[in-house]
Amino acid sequence: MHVATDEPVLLAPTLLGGQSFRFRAIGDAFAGVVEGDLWTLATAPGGLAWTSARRRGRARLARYLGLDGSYPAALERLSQDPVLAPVVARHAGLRVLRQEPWETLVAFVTSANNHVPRIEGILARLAEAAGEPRDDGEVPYHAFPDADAVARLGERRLVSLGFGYRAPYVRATARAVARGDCDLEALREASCGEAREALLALPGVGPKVADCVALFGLGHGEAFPVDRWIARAVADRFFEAGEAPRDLKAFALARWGSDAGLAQQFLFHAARVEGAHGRRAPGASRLASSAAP
DNA sequence: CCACGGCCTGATTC
DNA sequence: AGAATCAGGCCGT
Repeated sequence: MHVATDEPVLLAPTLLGGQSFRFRAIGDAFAGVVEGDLWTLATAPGGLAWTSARRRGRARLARYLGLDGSYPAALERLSQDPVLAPVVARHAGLRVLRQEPWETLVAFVTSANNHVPRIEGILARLAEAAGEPRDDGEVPYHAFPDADAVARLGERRLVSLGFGYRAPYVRATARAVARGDCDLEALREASCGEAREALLALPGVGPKVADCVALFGLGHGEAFPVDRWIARAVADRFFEAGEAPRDLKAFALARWGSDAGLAQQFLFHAARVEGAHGRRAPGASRLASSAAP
């Protein structure tokens, strides 16, 4: 199937850049499980080529990637920022995904003090252990397990899947969501601040994780997750040494408003591939050295 | 309110 | 080779 779009879409940094953890590159295409179905995506002339067993896949894909026509205007607004403009120009097509809230919540509780490749492995094993098996194409796969299924696994099993010391957090959070103590769907309609506060009440969810869930899972575009990369990128790009404010979220909201989340994604991606301050990003040397015998 | 140490785990680094 | 270091933080003190 094919979806036409004249909007820029950069699949690789969008799907593999640390927002979602269940996509992998297969040649020039990307395969991943979204909303319980296996998808393959690739850039194609005039748009995207995609496959999925799901009916009405085009609409779901458009929603997931945010192909609603609003992106060019957002790029235009961010490009008014003289500091951000060159970053936006270099990576136009990088998008904020609209993922399922529950999966996003588990993923980012898992992300705390952790590496992306390890997060991917943990979530893959979780899906295999507790997610509904599917076999509607060439390769079988597993849907992401719902909160009840995760809670049922138990703490020890979660540890064995690799969650480590986060296992009790994941289980307690799963229980809270499964019982309805935390209604994630309702938080989509709530304000970003209300959503953030509700998420912060969950074990294993601090400020950074709450903002990631608000942004990537609940569609709150003003959420501005501050991690060490963003803290350094903002300090380096927008302030003289030692003059960065304590509250970077307030800075971001004042500067970019409801585009703060997208701005964050550009800054994060730029920091990782370009390195902050012109320094090489970790991984650059690894790739170089691993090429040698 | 704020600063600080500890933490599963495993890939990478030294 | 075997020991540190580090990773998109969070929690408890």
